[in-house]
Amino acid sequence: MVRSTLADVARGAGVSVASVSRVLNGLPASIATRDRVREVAHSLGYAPDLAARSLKIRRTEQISVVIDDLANPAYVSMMQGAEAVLRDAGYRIQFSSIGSDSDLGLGTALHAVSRGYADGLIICPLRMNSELVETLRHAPIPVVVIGGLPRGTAIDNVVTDSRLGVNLAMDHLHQLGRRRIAFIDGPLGTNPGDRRLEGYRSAVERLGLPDEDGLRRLTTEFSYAKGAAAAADLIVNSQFDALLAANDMMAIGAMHAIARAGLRVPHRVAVVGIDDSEMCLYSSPPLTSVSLGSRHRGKIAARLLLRRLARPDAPIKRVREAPRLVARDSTSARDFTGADDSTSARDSTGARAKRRGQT
Amino acid sequence: MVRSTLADVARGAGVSVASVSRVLNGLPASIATRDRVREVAHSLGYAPDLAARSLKIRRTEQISVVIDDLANPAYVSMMQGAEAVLRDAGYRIQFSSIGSDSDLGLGTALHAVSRGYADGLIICPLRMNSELVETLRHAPIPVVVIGGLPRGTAIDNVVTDSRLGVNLAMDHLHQLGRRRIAFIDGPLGTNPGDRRLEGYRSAVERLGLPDEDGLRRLTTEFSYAKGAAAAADLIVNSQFDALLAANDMMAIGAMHAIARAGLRVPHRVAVVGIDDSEMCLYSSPPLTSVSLGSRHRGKIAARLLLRRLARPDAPIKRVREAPRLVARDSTSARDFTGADDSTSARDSTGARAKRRGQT
DNA sequence: TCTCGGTTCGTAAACGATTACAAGAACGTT
DNA sequence: AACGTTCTTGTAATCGTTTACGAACCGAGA
Repeated sequence: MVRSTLADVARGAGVSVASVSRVLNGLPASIATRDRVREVAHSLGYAPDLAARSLKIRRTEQISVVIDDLANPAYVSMMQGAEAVLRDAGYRIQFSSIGSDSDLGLGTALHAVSRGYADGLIICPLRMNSELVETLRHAPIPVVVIGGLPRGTAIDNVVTDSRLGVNLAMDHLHQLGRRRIAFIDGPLGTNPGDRRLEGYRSAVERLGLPDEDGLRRLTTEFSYAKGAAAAADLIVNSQFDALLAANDMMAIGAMHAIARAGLRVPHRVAVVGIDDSEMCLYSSPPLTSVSLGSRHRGKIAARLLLRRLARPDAPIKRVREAPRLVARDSTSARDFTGADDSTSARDSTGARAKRRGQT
Repeated sequence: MVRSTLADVARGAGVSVASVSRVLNGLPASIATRDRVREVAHSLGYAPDLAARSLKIRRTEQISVVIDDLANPAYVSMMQGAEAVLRDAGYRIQFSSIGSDSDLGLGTALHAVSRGYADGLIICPLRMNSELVETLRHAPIPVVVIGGLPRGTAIDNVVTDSRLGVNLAMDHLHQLGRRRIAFIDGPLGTNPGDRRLEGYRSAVERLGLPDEDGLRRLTTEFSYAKGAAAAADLIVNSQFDALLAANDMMAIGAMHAIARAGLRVPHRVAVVGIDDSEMCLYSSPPLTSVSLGSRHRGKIAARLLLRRLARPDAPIKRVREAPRLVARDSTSARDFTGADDSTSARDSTGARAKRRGQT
């Protein structure tokens, strides 16, 4: 099917292209031409060429959304949130995941953006370095970042307080009587990796918890497998009655490793994840997690972008999304009698199992 | 930062716009102009206006990918697969999820496509009706469908044999000695819903299994919650020693409902899902599932589209992706001693638990 | 009938790139 | 020195819209 143009419609309706354009854009025209043009346009299956339109109106009506990794449900949620808002505002979404091929992906994605196929950009980078900040600052289109930025950077962004989130989790565990709280982090040098470690450190200090290297593990990826491996390692080399992982996938991996080692969750080890993704409901036991409002952050980012598109000189805005602990069975309080020597992860399950009757 | 145009570069380099364009597109030019133009272009931060370029070269270098629902991991996998291939081929991805707001979403998505902002379309519709087929057949750009099409439809597509997939699952359960196999389907009228029910029916007949309405449940959504609710209902009203759900989310919901009812998986009820999404690894027990190669289908779809873009008159092609059973613990054979009256789902767990020692 | 707001419409100039064409430059050959 | 080739370059047309501008038209008031 060959595409017809304004000129075709104009010829068919016996009017000028200007009239056709006006009718199709809802500008005033006589009833007669209006109906005639619409009829012909419809019968010809006319659809405007968006490239030509964009060229003329100086807008693409597209927003570019760049996330790191589609495999991470937190990013998917952000996309969902952003998409809903942007679509309602009449924008299409141009999507890229910059994936693990860090440089290549990011480079092309941003280079491409600066080549002007989008009116705005929403980006949630795993790693935020000064080079990236510069690139974004000089982008020819409005940019909204989901995630932290150096103080004073003139870019709208929406942040969540990962540090606080981690502290909420630690408080929760602490209130449940857990004292030896292990922590599995993702790679340092990434935004979440760094912030979450800071949070853990501050909570350990604030709550007077044991501060041992042996309770901390760094992994190279925020993945199920890395979480499981780190937990397995912790079980062999350390003693802990609770475990916090830097995201839900790692937490669930850790829960499985713990279960495989014959330890029960939450009785013996309470587990908390971060992101409150849907998988928390699906795991067993359901995973307690810190919600960072991914979907909502996606929405807010989209709204910030729309705001800036409408008022390019509006003051720079940073929106905070407060973290929130969502308690589920993986930290349920029942069956835990408090921290003592027998909570060593090396214990056999037998002793703990017997004790269950007491509560 | 204001965008500069070809003319700006031309002025700066003291040459014509044609020369600039040629240099930037790698066409032959003298060393001197080449260097000069590149230098100026770089210092001006020149980037071509893609709208203007598209208008002239009659290509947008964008592919539209339309899926139903980002919340479904199977779709996300498809996107990942497609994205990888398309990006390597130099295309950007314009993404829309048509979501649950069926008509609205689909309508706008497709209408938008026909408005020519993409060179091709990959679509994986949940429901395929004749109206949609017509729309796609008359699309002004090449289309690839992921999913079934009416026989003889002149559209490239990649299909998987859901029916066969269900039969693989049923064979697997049958070989494990399960006889009363319950089935939880998604909504009829959807492609997967219909195909999977057909598969179940044919397997029941082929294997001589009990064919009872009470063993089948239809839900309104392929979701965790619906799966759980349907399973809870089955447990109360029916007796079964195995359960097949139309996708992994439903299967995991069902597993949880089963666990809540005090029945053990797989000992008492073996559970199988469909899609082999990552969550199968994360559930406990890990879920046996039928892989339909979502990611691979995404890749194939992208390749089919690239092929057609290269050769618009190539013969219509339909690629099949074979389903494959991935056995995990939710159907592990140990502990099951065969179907007999005591396998009623109404049994208390006690009897079954005692029996475990025998194997 | 003439004039005067107000509509309605067509002409034509953009928007920023690509590219056919022809002209000019450079060079080798005879 | 004249000619033919090959390279390099600029001019200008073009892609399909949108929209400023002014012409034509219409009915009403004088």
